[in-house]
Amino acid sequence: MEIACFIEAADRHCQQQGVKLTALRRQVLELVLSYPGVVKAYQVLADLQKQRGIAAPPTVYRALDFLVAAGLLHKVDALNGYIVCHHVGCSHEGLILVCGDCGQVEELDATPVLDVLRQQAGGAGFAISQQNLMLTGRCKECRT
Amino acid sequence: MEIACFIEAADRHCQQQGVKLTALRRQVLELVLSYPGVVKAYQVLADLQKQRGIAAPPTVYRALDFLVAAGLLHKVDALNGYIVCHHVGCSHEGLILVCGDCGQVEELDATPVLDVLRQQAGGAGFAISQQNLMLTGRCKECRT
DNA sequence: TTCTCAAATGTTACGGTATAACAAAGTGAT
DNA sequence: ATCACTTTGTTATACCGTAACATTTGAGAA
Repeated sequence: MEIACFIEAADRHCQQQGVKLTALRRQVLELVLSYPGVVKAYQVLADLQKQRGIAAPPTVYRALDFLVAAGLLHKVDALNGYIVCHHVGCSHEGLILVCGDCGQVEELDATPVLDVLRQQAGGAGFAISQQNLMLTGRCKECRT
Repeated sequence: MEIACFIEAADRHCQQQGVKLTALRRQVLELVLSYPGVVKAYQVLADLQKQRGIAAPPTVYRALDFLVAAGLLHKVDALNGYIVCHHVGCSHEGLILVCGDCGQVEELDATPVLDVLRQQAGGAGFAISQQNLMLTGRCKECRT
């Protein structure tokens, strides 16, 4: 059970940061983890409703926001979705590749390329903040 | 009047591509141009309604989609907004810097960095599609 | 010209995404 | 126990985007 392992790591991660991974937040995290790729807020909401009877949008959005802020999830703006961060505790700027066909996600280290970007942007007087790079394309399987 | 000049260039660009910059599309483009930075679809819709009395969402979304497809606008997913492309006719993958404070946008050439990204992603079997890079940070003025 | 077809636009209605605002319940410190 | 604070519940609503079908427009063929 890989999920349990991730949750444990997430727990430690939150403790280190001095924030609380409450029961609700843990539950939402588990739901996101149960999907192989990108998940939408309202899917999570539906799952949550199955598990606890009722739940409203703010409940799930707040939990998702927390998890993103804690670095446990990433938001995929282009798809209005969320994915699990596979580099919790690591360097922590991700290069996130989303397959437009199957929705699968791959996450690489973005530090080298962000260094280059920071330099290029700096030339224009622009200071890039900490963030992930999100790119779409086609994965190995879908490319065949 | 810089707008007129841009519209002219856009016109030529569309003719070259064999697509039509109709009156409506031109009007929408002008409205987007009238803003300094990111514009939202419903802002454009409101402006359009002021100018021609009535207009419904599909009208403006279709025009915006066309303009994005034609390479005259970029969509800023993170903000649900649109910006003018300042590199019409150029290489044409943009590195778009959005200032989180003032909303101003700067657009650089993304080809060099995307080359690097394509190589890195290729190592993971991932084929990145044509697209823009969108980064947030703080611009020169807001940094002082 | 007139017809025809395809592209563009108009119109209605709806579904998906997200947040404001306030109430209630939990948590921890003194 | 009570106070301050964080988290969660609840209601309502605002914002974003598109499906589906009707109508108009324009370019080319008969």
